[in-house]
Amino acid sequence: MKFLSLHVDYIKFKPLKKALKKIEELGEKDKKEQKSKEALAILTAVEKSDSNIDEIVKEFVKNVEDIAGQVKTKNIVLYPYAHLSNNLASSEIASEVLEKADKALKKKFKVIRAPFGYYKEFELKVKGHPLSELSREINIKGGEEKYNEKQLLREISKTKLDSSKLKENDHRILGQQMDLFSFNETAPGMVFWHNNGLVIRDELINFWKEVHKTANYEQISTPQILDKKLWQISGHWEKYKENIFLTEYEKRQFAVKPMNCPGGILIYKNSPKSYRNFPLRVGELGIVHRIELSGVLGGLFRLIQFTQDDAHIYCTKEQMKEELIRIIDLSLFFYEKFGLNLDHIELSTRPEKRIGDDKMWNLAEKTLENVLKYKKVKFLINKGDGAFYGPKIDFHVKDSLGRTWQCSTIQLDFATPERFELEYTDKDNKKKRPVMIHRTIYGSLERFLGILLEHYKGRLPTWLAPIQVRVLNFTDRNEEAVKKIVRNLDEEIPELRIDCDVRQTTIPSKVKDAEIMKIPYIVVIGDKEEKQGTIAVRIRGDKKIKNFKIKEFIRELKQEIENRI
RNA sequence: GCCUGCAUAGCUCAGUGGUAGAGCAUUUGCCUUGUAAGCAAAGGGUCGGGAGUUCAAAUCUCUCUGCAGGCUCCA
Repeated sequence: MKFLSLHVDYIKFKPLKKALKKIEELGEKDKKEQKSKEALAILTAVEKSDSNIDEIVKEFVKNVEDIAGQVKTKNIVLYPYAHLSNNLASSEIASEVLEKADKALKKKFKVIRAPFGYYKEFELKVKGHPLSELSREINIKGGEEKYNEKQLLREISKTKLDSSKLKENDHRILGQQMDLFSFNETAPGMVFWHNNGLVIRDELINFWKEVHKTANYEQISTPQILDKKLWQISGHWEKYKENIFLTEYEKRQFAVKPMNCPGGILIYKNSPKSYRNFPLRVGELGIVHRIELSGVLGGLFRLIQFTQDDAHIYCTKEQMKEELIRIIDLSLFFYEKFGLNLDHIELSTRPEKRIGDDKMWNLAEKTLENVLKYKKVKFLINKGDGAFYGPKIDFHVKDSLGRTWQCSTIQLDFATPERFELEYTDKDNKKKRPVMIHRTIYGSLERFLGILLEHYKGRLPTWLAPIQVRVLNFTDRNEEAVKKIVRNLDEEIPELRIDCDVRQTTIPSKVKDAEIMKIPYIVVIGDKEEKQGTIAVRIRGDKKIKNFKIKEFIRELKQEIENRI
C-alpha cells in the first residue's frame, strides 16, 4: 500500500461520475461537496501485494495516527487515489481496507472518507511545512507476494550432478543408474527416495529393528517440531542455535528438531522411573534437520535432512561401563554383517561450547577412555570435538574417494539429565540422577546407505537388492514360461522382489540393462530350458551361467534372503 | 559460508558469437535372438533462472540457484 499524506489548510471534493461499473450508487448526502479544514488528507492506493488486510490496516492506521500526532490535527480525510500505484488491488479489497481504516481512525479522529471508485473534482491547499507532505509505503511480510507460476516452474530445474571428480562406484552415480534416489534444487540437502532406494532403506530399518528388539531396546517416535522452550532447557538454543530451523504456530516459536534426545527425554519424564527399569534402552529412528553451510553438502554423505538410528540409554553410574561395552559390540556386529572395514575410531573430548562442569567432563572422558582400553581397540584422540553435552566415541569408515565419514557414535552425557532433572528411585528409596548415553550405529541411515553402495559397488547382498531376481525370455515363444516362473517364485517366496523383461530385443541387451541395475539373479528362459525344465541363472555378474532346477533355486534363494547372507 | 570448477533432450556428451546436434533411452514398425548395446522411423529442448553487452548469445560479462572437489564444520 502506498499513501501520500498532505497537511492542508482545507480540502474540498465532489464526486462526479462512477469510475468503476461495480461500484454502488452513492446516497444523496455523499453526492454533495464535502469539505474539511485544518486536516490531514491521506491519498491512498491499495496494491496487489496487500492481501493481509488486517495487518495492512493496522500498520496504515498506526502510520496515520503517528503523522496526525506530529502535525497536531484531529481531522482526517481518507482519499482513494489510484494513481499512486500501477499495481492496484481489486476494488473490493481496496474498499475493505479503507472502510476498516475509517472505522479504526474514527475512535480518535474526525474522519471523512471520500467515495471509492468515483471521478472526483477536488481542491486543496497544502501548508508547506516540513511534515506537510509525506509519502509512505507499507509492506507486510507474509502477504501474498507477486509471482508467476510459469516463470517459477522454469526456475526449479532438476539437479545435475557434476561427476567429473567422482569414481565409477560413487553412490551418487549408482543411485542414478539404479534409480534409487534423486535431488532437486527445491530441497537442497534432502533426499527424494525412489521406490528402489526406499526398498534398501526399509530393509536396513527392518534389520535394525530386529536386532535392537533382541538387544532389549524399546522403540519410540517423537514429534518433528517442538516448542523453543524445550531447546532452551536442553542447551541447544544456546549452543546449537545456528543449526536449527525455526517455525511457528499460533505465535509460539518452534524448532524443527536437530536431534532426538529432548523429545525422547519427555517420554522418560512421562512416568516415574526406578532402578528396576535400568538399563533403560530406548531407540528412535528419528528424522532430523540441521542447517549446514551449503558448501559441505554432498550426496547422501552430508545432508540437511537425515534419519538417525538414535538410541538413549538411561542407567546408573555402575551400569554405564557395561552398557558402553555392549554398544561397542553391537556396532562391531553391524560392521561385520556388512563386511565394512573401520578406518579408525576416535575419542572426541570436551569442546569449547559446552554445558556441564569440568568434574563431569573429567569423569565422562575418563570412562570412555577406560572402556576403549578395556576393549583393546586402537583409537585416536580428537581434542575438542565432543558434543556440547558430552564426550564421544566415533567410528569412521572410508568412501570411494578415500575420505572418512563418521557413522556410529557413542556419547556419554551427565549434563542433560541434570538440565532436565531426570530422576529414578533407587533401592534405598531415594531419588537419584541417571546417566544418559546417546548412541547411533548406522549414524545416519542415508550416509550408511551411501557407504554401503560404494562398498558393494552397487552389488548389494540379495536381501538388500531392490530387485532380487529378473527373468528374461529368449524369444516370444518363451514369454509364457517366463510369466509362469515369476508366478511360481512369487508364490514360494512372497516377499521376493522379482520382475521380468519380455521386450522384443536381444538377450545381450536385456542382460546389459539388468547388469546396470546390479540385479543379483538374472534368470534366462529359452527353448532349451523349457524343454529341460530348468532355468539358466547369471549370478551377481558372473559370466559363468549356472543351471538350476526351479525347486533347487527357490530353496537356495529363500535361505539367502531369510538369513540375510 | 569461502576458494576452484561444473550446469545443453530422461542419461552420457558434442557444439566457443550467426538456423540447437549425436549416441543411448522412449514410442512405433521390422527382427526372434544364447548372457553388457540387432535394424529403421518418429517424438523429445525457452542450452539451470534473471539481467547486461551485441545487428545477433547455448557461446562473452554480471548475478541468483543447484551440484562437485577442497577448506571449515558434522551423523
